[in-house]
Amino acid sequence: HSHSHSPMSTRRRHVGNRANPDPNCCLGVFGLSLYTTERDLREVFSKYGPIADVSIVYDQQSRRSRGFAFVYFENVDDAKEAKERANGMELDGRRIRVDFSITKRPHTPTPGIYMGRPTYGSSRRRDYYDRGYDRGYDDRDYYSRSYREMFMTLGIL
DNA sequence: GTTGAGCGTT
Repeated sequence: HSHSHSPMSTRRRHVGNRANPDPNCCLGVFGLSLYTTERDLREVFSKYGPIADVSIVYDQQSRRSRGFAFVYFENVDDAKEAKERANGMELDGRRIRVDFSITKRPHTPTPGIYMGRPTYGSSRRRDYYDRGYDRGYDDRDYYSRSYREMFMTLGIL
């Protein structure tokens, strides 16, 4: 058995990939009509359970919808239900695709920054970007590698 | 109200 892939050998925390997203409260909705609003989505998806939030992704310059959105349920079970039932449904003339989101949130750009070396062993440093939201995805890798560049890009450094 | 695959930095 030359290439047995043992589950124990992998360090990486399991996260869903593009093809098989893990069940999760956040649903990605794709293929939307440009005229579908967050209110519309809320109306449709609230049939399956309480919604925490809905956000359509807009193009930065044109301000138009990019045709996809994220719907946050309060319960995973409702999210599962909604994913099953709403996937492939027609909305404003378009067939929409619904899946569990693989990402959680847009990146929160600027916390109060620590200029020092990123020390991920110490749990203190994490409060800057820890507050508030559901992290969960691969935030550790994300931040550890590139946050200095990110801030430079933003002109903070 | 053009186009259509897409996982996001209001």
